[in-house]
Amino acid sequence: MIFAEKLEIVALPPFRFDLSAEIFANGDRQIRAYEKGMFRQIIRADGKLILVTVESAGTVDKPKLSAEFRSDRELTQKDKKKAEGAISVLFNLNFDLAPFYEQVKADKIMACITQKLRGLKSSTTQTVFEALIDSIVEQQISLKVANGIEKKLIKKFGDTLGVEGEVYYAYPTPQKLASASSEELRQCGLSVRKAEYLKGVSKLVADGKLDVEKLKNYDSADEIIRELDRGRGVGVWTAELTMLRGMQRLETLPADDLGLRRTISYYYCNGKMITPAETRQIAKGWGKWKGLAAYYLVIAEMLGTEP
DNA sequence: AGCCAGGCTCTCG
DNA sequence: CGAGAGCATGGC
Repeated sequence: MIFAEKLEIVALPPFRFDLSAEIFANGDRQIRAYEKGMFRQIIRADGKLILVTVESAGTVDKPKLSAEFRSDRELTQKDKKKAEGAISVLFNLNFDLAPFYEQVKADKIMACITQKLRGLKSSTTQTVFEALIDSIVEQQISLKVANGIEKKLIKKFGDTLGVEGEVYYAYPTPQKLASASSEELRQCGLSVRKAEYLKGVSKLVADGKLDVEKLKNYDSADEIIRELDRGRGVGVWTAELTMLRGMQRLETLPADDLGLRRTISYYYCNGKMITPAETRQIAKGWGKWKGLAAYYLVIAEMLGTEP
């Protein structure tokens, strides 16, 4: 028996749902997909798994989002509120892009790119934990390889919900990853060492010794990095990526990131590889939205936008 | 074939 | 301390 509910979702314009959702999806229909204008993934609300489907009938300036919830358990009013809030977090729906666009006006390159991608919002994982684990997985290896490993992890350790003949996976809980054997983790394609990192961090979180979700409320970025750094296998780069993708901390600039430096070089320096210091210099004009600006650049490159 | 890929830790001098 | 090795796996 499947319980279904439908409701309208408010989004602060401008918001380009199609592009934002397509980028956030990972192409796996059982995990996080964007197909035929519909975004779909499992979210958790008080232990209940809910399959969420989001679509937009509106425009960039008048987005009209609606969501459908499906679960194998009846959803209370509270569950629905929680799910609604989760969607808002996923897509950064209440985030106001206007001040960012205003800030980068003086930067010709960024002004041009923000115009082309107007309404694009960077997405956030439902939990900080998810962003943290993914960031560890992505250390040093190509994104393609990392993506494959992440999918294997989710399918091996994630809880499932069956809806209309299809099985969907939720992101694994800290408890599940903490109790995974290193052998199982290795089977997902992780190195011996990274498997240890994942287990160690998951155990810290599962045991309540490191409340990563709470870090969202911290004011100081340095303090967040210090806290995350307590986990073995977590350095500045990993912490910064976690902040960007899991905490909506869009001021974060991962200046050491190889891929990002390449992208900035492409748009700002004719492809001549820049140093982290030069990266910070160029990012000065992006104000409080350095990470968001970097995101725009990466997406622009992905879409084949010329410098 | 071999080297590198959106890092991090450990070891050694 | 700073430098260097080692890591899994896919793509070039």
